[in-house]
Amino acid sequence: MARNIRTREGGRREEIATAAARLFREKGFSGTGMRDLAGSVGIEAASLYNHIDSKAGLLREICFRIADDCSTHLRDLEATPGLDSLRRLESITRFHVRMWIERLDEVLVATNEFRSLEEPWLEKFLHERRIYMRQVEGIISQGIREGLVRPLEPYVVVLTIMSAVRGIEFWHRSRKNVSAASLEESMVDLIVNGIRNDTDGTSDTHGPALP
Amino acid sequence: MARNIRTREGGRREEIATAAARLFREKGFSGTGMRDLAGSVGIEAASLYNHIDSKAGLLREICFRIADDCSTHLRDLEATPGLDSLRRLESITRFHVRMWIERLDEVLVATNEFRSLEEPWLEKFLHERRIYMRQVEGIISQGIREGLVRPLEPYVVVLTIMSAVRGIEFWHRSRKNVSAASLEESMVDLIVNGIRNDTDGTSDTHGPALP
DNA sequence: CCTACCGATCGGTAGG
DNA sequence: CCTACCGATCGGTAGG
Repeated sequence: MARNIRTREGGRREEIATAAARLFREKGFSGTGMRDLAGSVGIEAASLYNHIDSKAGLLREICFRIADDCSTHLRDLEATPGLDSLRRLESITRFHVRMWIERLDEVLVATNEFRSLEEPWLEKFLHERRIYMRQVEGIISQGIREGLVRPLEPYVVVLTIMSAVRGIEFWHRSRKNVSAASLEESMVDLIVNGIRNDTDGTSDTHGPALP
Repeated sequence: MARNIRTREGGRREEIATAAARLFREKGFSGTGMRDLAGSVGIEAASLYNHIDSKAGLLREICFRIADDCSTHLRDLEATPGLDSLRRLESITRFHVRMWIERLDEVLVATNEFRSLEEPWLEKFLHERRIYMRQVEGIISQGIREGLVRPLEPYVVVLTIMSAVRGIEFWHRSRKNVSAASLEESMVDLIVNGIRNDTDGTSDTHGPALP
C-alpha cells in the first residue's frame, strides 16, 4: 500500500520481474518462453523489451537479489554482539526458513536455475555462495570448539542446514492445516536440536559455555 | 566388469540413458538438446532414435526408476520384523543418503525435472510421491506416540528428512576430504538425532520404549 | 548409423 | 505497446 499509487511507470517492470520469478520456478529458465512471460502480464513478446533488457537479465536480478540478502543478513549478524555460536546458527536457520516461506519463487529460482546464468555472473554467484557457506561453517566449527554444537563434520552440518529448509517447497500450496508459524517453529526446532550438543542434559534454552 | 562383455546391442541404449541423466541434471530437461545428447555418445541426433523412442521417454524412465526404488525399499522395510519406528526412520534416512551419494544424476533429475513429465505420467509420479511421504509420516506419528520421536509436527519432519539429504549435491565434486563414509555417518547421525526424543538422557543407542 | 530435411518455436530487433 | 519478421535451434522423420 502507498507504493501502489502512481504505479504507471516502473510498476510494469516489477510486474514482469515477479511474473518471471514465478514462471522460472514453475517451468525452469530454459522452459520458459518470452511469449509465456508476455502472456502472463497481458502484452506481446516484443513489448517486453520496452521494460527489460533480456531474459538473462531477469534471471540475474533474481539470483543476485537473493544472494545479496543472504550475505547482508550474515554481515549484520556478525556485527551483533552478545550472541553465542548456537544462537547465531539459529538466527541463520530462521532467516532461511522465512525466506523459503515468504519468497518461494525467487529462492527456488536462485537455488535451481542459477546454472543458467551467463559467464561472468555464474562464477560470481558460485563464488559468493562459497564464501557464505564457509562463513557459516566457521560458526559451526566455533560452536563445536565451545561445546555448544555436537562434534560432527562441520561441512556436513552447513550442507544439512541449507538444504533441510528446502522441504518448505512441498509445504507451499499443499495442506495449509500446518500454519506458517507452526512450520517455522517445528523446522527451526528440529534443525537446532539436531546440531545442539546435549551432553549436559539441558534441552530447551541455550547451552552453557562448557570449558 | 563382466557386464561389459558383449555390450554391442543393448549397451548402447544404457549408454544413452546414462548420458541423458547426466545432461538433464547439468542443464535441465528443457535445456538439453537431442544434439547435445547425441554428441555426448558420439553419434548424430537422428541416430538416437534407433535406440530410444523420445526425449520424454528418457525422462520418464529416470523418474520412475527412482520412484520405484524408493517404494520398494519402504515395502521391504515394512515387511521386516523387529524394528521400532526410530530404527525404521534411520533406515529410510540411510537409504536416501546412499541414493544421493551413489546415484546423484538420476536422483536429481527425478527431484528437479519431474515437472517436465507429460500428463498421465506427471500425475502418476506425484501420486506415488504423495503416498510414499504419507507412509513415512505415519512412521513418524507412530514414533511420537511411542515416545521415541520428539513431539514435532510429523509433516514437517518428513519434509525435513527428505530435503536435508539434498545437501549431498554440494558435496559431490567439491572437496573430497570428507569421505563418502564420513558424510553418510555425519548426516544420518545429524538427522536421527534431530528427531530422536532424548528426554531420558540416553544419547547414542536406540531409545527405550517409554510408557 | 548417416544425410537431408520437416514445421514449430526460440530470444530478440526494426520500425512505427 | 503493436505487427512483422530475423536467423538459430528445437524434437523428430524419411529414406537409405
